[in-house]
This record gives sequence, structure tokens and C-alpha cells, in this order.
Amino acid sequence: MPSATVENYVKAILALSLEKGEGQVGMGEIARSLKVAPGTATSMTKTLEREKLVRYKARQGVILTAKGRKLGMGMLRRHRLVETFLVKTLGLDWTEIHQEAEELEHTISERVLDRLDRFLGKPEFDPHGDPIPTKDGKIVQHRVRNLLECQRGTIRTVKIVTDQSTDFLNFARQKGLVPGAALEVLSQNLVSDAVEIRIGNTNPFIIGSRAAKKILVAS
Amino acid sequence: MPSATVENYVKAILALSLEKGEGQVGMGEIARSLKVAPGTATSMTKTLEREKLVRYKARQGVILTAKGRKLGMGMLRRHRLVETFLVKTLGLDWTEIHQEAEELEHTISERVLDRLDRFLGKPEFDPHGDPIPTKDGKIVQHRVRNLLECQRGTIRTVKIVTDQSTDFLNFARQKGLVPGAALEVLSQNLVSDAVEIRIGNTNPFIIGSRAAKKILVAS
DNA sequence: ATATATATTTTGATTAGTCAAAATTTATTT
DNA sequence: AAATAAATTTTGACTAATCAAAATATATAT
Repeated sequence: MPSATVENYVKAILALSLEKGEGQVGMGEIARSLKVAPGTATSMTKTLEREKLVRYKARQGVILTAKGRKLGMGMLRRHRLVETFLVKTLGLDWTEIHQEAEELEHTISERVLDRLDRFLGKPEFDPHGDPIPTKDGKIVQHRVRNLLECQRGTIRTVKIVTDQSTDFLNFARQKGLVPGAALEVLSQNLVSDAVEIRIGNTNPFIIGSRAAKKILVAS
Repeated sequence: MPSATVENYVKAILALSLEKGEGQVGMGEIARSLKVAPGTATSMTKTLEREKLVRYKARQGVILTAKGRKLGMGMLRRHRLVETFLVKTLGLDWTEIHQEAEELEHTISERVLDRLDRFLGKPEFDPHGDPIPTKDGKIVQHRVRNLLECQRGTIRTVKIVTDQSTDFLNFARQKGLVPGAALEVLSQNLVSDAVEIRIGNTNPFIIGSRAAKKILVAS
């Protein structure tokens, strides 16, 4: 049985390689992502290799093995199902569920998870719009792009809000940038760091490009 | 924030002092209950004392402080609410929930716990009949006695099944010895280690006195 | 091509929780 | 009252995960 720490490392490596669109992940990235010292990442990496969860090339980085990818997908499934339960069933606010799920995902058994999945009606997406992997690790990644990559003047549907911090989620909700919302990008200006958006026919507003990058719409 | 280990020690000490009806608990009892070496119990005990969760007299034992009792009651609340959720909401079998709850109780936050409590309708008893402490640590202990202490010939209602192992629970259910069942103790014989029981007007059957001690009825 | 900056690895220490086995204390027999 | 048994405490060692800081390797810039 992998420790919670091992699970977190594998989850982080999977998340990083997904968002980079490349298998190999460096020690620095892992260390930053998990807020540990670089040396700690190196040493844990060797533990992961002993468990055959990653392949490690010194000074290059790690790549998940099939076993590692399976564990990582399992963690995503756990995390996202728990988040869905917390919002849908217990009525918690979507700004506060990430941290809760971060703990619960390590102690919920496969058996309970399956029941939860059935109880929730086998949901495909979590409250932030992220796809929930199936039991066998498959994920329906729908085609998305962020608001910077978006052609001006077309109407798009918000699919995923990628920053799960309380502050960002509060901001996003306040602006109406939640999964399902229809919006139009009126202008993007990287120099002035501004993206102008209109939701439905409400007043247009401006957000920074940093924020715009975190909102993914159907493409 | 106390570690899961600290929580388990405090929970064990609370359980032991409740079932002994006495505050003071010895190192041997703790060690046996948690399946650790005696020396480990002694050393953890000192950690608990540093945290002001117990008072410790060398070679005598430990007693929970007010702080310790509060933490312990909180753990019972967590454990029993989680068990209730697993049975009532997710439909797990009562034989398999104890171990699940044993893990989840350490990672469920106060916030989620309160929501769960409300969602379940503030239940007073868990699936084994044990009372669920309120948020402020109060417990409605109803007057019970075990089947050995029971006068012959009177009809009693089963209140609590104290052994939560899968095997015992399967046995208890198979015999109909579940919370709510009405039964009559026909005879007790300590020498032959036999207690004769009839449930409703089904055929009487015999169980050992060890088992009889684990079934608590209203008194 | 050398110097400098950046990333990675190694080294030595630390903490929490654990065990086995020796030492000690307390309780029980005889 | 000694001898023996039982419970408890101490000691020394171990593992997992971490950090700080030194050592090393690689990449970048001049």
C-alpha cells in the first residue's frame, strides 16, 4: 500500500506531465509543486523508482511507468469524486473543497469509492469541470483552450477552472466564470495584460492574462 | 493538529476507561489494544503528556485530561458518524464499515463532519447501536446490560453489539442479534459456558458466554 | 571558450513512531 | 522474607520523510 506521500508525488508528477504535454518531469518542478526542498524530491524520486512507479534518469527527470500512471489516475479519480460528493451531496462551497479532498483522497478505500461513484450517478466531471477518470484509468479529455488562445468575437462555453485556490474560485464565481457559462472574448492584449470578456449580455469586464489562462473553454 | 497516531492513542485510552468504568489505564492495556510493544505505549504516553492530553504517573498509568477527553469524544463522533454514513447513505454492509471508518475518521474535517451530521439527520446511534457524541462531547449512554447480567425469562431489546469484527457481526446478524431485536434469555450457565436465547418465537439457540457478553440489551 | 547562473545531487541531521531486549519495579507465591 | 512472576521503563536501533547547505553537473551568456 503506497503511503500518502508516495501518492502525492505520483499525483504531482502526473499533473505536471499532463499540463506540460510531455512525460518527463524535472526535480525542480516536483519540488516547487509539492513545496519541498529540491533534495527531498530527488530522494523521494528514488523511492518511487524502487516501487517501480517511475523511471528516473539522473539530471534529466522522471517519467511515470504504467504502474505509476495507473496509481496517479486512481488518485485523480479519488480526488475528483470526493470533490463532487462534497459539493453535490453535502452542499459545501466549491471554493473550500479542494483542501478537504486533498486529505480524504488518501484514506478512502476502493470499495467506498465505488459506492460513492454509484451514489453520485457516475459523474463525468467534477465541480471545477475537470474530467473524472473511470475505474480503469480512462479519461475523457474534451478539447479546450484558454481565453488567451481564443479567437475574438466567438461565443464559447466555460469548461474548466484550473486554479482551485479559494481566492481564485471566489473571483471566478463573482465574475460568472463558472463551468457552463457562455462568454465572448472581446479583446486580448498581452502588453497591457488585459483580456476583455462579456458573459451573455451583461456589461463587459477585464481580467488579467494570468487569470485568463486559467479559464478553459470548449474549442 | 494531533497526528492520526495521537488520535488513536487517545481514542484507545478513552475506550478502555469507558469499558473499565475507571479513569486510569495501564500501559499493558494500551499496548494490547493498539497492538504495539509495551515500550512503545510508554513512550507515546509521554508524548501525550507533553500535549496535555493525559496525566501520567509512572508505573500506575494514564488518565485523560479534559482536553484529552474532548479529543477522544471527537474521535468517537467522527468514527460513528462515518459508520452511519457508510451504511445509511452508501449502503455498505455493517460488517465492513469499522475498518473503513478507522481510516476516514482521521482525515475528515470538522466542517465536513458537521455537514455529514446534518445530511444524516443528526443520528443518535450508529449501526452497531453505539451512541454518537454531540458536537460538544455529550453522550446519551442508555442503561444497558449484557446477556450474562440479564434476568432469565424477561423480554429485552438488543441495543448494542460491542464486537465490531466482521466475523462477529456476521455471526450476530445470522442469529438475529441486531440492535432493535427483542429476545428472551432462557438460561445462563457459566460452567458449561452456554447462554440459551430465543428471539421472538423462533427456535431457541445457544451461544457461548464470551459472545453473550458482547450483546448489550436495555435494562 | 570561459565565466556565471541554474538545476540537481549528496551529505549529515532531525523528527515521529516503532521494535527487541535489557533493566527495573511491583505484585504474588511459597 | 525470599523467590518468582508480571508489568513497566529504558536503551539502542531502525525507517520514512524532511531540511540546509555543500558539491557537482549542465546550460547560458558573454
